Amino acid sequence: MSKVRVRFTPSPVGYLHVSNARIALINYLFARKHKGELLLRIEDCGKDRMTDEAFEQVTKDLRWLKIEWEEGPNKGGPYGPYRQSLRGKIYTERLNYLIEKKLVYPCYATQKELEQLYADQRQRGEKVHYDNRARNLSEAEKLEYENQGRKPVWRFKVEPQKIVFHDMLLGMMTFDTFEMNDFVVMNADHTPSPIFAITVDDAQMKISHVLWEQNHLQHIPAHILLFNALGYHIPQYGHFEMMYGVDSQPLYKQDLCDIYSCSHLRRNGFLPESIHNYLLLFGKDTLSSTTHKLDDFIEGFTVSPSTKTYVTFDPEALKKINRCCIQSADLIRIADLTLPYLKENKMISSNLAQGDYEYIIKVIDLIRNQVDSLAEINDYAGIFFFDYVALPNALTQKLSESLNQNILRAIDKVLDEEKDLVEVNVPFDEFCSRIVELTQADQGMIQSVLRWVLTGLEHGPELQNSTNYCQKKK
RNA sequence: GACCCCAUCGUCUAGUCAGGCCUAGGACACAGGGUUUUCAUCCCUGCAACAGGGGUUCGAAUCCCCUUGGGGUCGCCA
Repeated sequence: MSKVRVRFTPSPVGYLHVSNARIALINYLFARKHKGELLLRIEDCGKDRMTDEAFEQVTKDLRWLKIEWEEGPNKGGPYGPYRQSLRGKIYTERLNYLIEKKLVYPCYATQKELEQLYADQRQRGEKVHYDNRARNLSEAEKLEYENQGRKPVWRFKVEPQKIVFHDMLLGMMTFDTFEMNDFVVMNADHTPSPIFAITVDDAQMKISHVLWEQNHLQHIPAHILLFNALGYHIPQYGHFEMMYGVDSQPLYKQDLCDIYSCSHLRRNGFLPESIHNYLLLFGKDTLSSTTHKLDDFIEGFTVSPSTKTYVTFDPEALKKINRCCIQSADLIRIADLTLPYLKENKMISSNLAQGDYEYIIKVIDLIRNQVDSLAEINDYAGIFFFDYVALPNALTQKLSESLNQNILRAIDKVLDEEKDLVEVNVPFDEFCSRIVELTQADQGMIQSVLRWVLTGLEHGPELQNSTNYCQKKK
């Protein structure tokens, strides 16, 4: 087998959602497994150009996911540039080759004329398709159109034939070009059609395997016709399941929805290894029982056959994995990643003394068993950094119930009796037993009441260790 | 509309290509129990599914057909 070279092609919009991340991970692991190369290519041959900002965003997300690539924009490589918008010359040159070989022809039909055609076809219930009307224009007709000032698109002549290829997931695939129309390779504004650009790039960049989502599947016959016409080797294809959101819509169609985006997940305190484990193991028995490092996936990575068309992103499952990852990760790392959240919420100042840092680590160690994400640490951290807490209405109401009132009175009484000792710590369990004596109430109930009063929260970390901060009364 | 694809516990899924190892496995959620003098975490147990209808076969979640439901593709879009 020739050298494995795969590519990841982020969209010009610039943010990575989990579906993109999955494809990027797959390509990365495939490259590593086969000692090959991964390259990054920006597909912005259309009207959307990728801004520097968007590019920064994508590379930031990829690096966060620990995905490294050998060639790409800002990195270079032997087959650049790696941005389609900068490769105009190459496409023109390849187009001229096709023109010489008479494999393409100019079509002068206007948008309006074609829309009419498609509308009629739709009305008759036919497949909407270009009718190859310009295939046999005479030189005189072409000249006349030119004189009218019309700019042509260039279309590829599709001859009737069967196209057969082997897909790494789907197996043998057979297409009949009878179903296809003469597709556009070069637009009137002289930008290449995506199919043409991708084919030329994949060939010229010596891509050996194309691993992407199934929404590209129907275009493969056109790609193969072009590879053949241009005299290139056809790469191996692997079409993965598309990833859907919880609303049963494919993620790649949800431009506006960023709850699936990697940067959103990062900002909300998800760890990259959670994303890895989720995206690479969902549905597997091993998911959430153990957490792997990205490198652990390399050796066992295989592209195995699958006839599924979609998988669904499950935010709840990801949360659960993130919880496991936070609990098993190195404490110092978790603390460092959590500091920005605490700073943002003014729980700590930007300049930390060494003692503060040690205190914070203890606090985070206490809390991290409770949370699904680093951002959630905030929800429990307040009491450790603020002097007073607000009591929500719901809790005030609960406290007003008679049993809880009894407990509160008992707490007050014990506190009064121990007034002198309050500044020194009354041992927590002794404190509790005395209230049990006074109220005959359930231990759990007492601790719940204490928690409410002390923290203003219904749930929280282990209370005993939190009670060094027991000076507050309601 | 035409063409193609898919359908498993409440949810996400394994198993389908190579029919028997499936009285259908896992995770989340839910319920019960246990540990922790505590809510929770953690551990154990339980609940719960092959979309419907026909075939083929000794045997079907698995192969074939129909119905229903979902999705993809069909532009000078990307």
